[in-house]
Amino acid sequence: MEGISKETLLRLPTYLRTLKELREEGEEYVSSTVIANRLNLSPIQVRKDIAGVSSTAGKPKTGFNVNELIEDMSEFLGFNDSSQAIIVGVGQLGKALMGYGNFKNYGVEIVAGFDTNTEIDFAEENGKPVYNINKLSNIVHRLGVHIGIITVPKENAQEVCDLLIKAGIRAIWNFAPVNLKVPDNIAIKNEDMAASLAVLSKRLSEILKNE
Amino acid sequence: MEGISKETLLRLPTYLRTLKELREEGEEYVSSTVIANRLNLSPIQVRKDIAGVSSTAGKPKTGFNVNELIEDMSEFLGFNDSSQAIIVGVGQLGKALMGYGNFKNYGVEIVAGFDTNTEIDFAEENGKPVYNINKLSNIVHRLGVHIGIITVPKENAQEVCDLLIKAGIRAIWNFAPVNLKVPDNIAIKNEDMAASLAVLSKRLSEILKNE
DNA sequence: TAGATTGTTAATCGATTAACAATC
DNA sequence: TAGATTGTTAATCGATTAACAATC
Repeated sequence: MEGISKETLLRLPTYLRTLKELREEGEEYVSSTVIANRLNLSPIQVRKDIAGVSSTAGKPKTGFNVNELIEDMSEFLGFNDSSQAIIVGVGQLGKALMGYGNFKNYGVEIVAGFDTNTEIDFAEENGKPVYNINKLSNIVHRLGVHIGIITVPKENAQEVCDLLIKAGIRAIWNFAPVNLKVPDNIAIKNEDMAASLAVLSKRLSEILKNE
Repeated sequence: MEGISKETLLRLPTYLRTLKELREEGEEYVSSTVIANRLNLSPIQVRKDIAGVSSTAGKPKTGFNVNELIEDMSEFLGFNDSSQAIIVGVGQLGKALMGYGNFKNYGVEIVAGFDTNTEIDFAEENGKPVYNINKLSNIVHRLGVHIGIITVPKENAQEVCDLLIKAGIRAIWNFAPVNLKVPDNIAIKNEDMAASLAVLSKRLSEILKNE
């Protein structure tokens, strides 16, 4: 199995989604053209992307087995074996993420929240425990959690980030609008709303210009 | 002014953020190397990206004027003239976005929310009005809003999307995990949590493998 | 069999990086 | 002046697309 490109990796989850839709619709086999049409991509690109992750070949004339493809992609993306995550910052966004049912489809389960503002040592949100931040290290170690989600104000984000790493977290998903510094052996993904809005607002201004 | 690349566009907001940090720290001039170091990029790339959007040249030996660069980038990204947005789906995520103070830095202001679940015709959330969805078309027209944000369950997302377009919305920011179909003259940006998690989880598994 | 669709190699396109002259 | 830093042209790298043989 070859290494796949960064771009391919970003497309895989949308393939997975489309394949699940197709299965829902009762399709057992699907051609690259059908997938491509749903996603505004080219069939060639879809085939090449699939080739990078699938264990079995597609059949000429029939296409790809939907179930097998779903299985292969989920496996490749690590969405099969669910990993636990904790979240720091139980404000509005934190609560929203704790209640977001879709993460289980992506192999992630938020098992606890942490916050400074809890005078009490323990609260509950969306059926999940919320602890005082001073319990962080303790609980992360005990549960062996690898993923930490940051939803604190940007002023505290770096500090929380350092804390998470010290507690043993290896992957950080950051929703605060700052560029966090982490060592090379820590995975970091910034959920960058500004970047999304830049793309959207640029496209919008082009559209408005052409009318 | 040349057209800039898609990749450059995605980097611009992080430059802007870094420049604002630098201004905060009292810097009047900055070199491409300093910016590059903060963002783990190469100075050459930073210079090329800047060249695509800035109106004035940098000075050899001194670097770029921080304020001018901030101005040029904000202008280029359309973050200066604030555009109004409405949001459909005032659940946990919708509420979180309505209360998110940072959007004003990106030239976006959420002016109203819509939901089906309001038996009453009018409510309030984070100091902003929340109307019944049947008021959508009316209010979008009246305010001349161009941007619509979708935070409804995925089952209703396409339906809401169609509704927004019919009401005159030209740019859609979609948080529901579905691939929405829109005509060519509508800007769409899917905020794809699954793609982010794919990247993060892949990096994590590499890290865990190497130890 | 004929036709549709796959998988792969080669060609093209676009973005990054290297090299270097210009200049404050 | 010497040294640091810019801006740009050319070289490299990586990803997409085109072409086409293989095959069900």
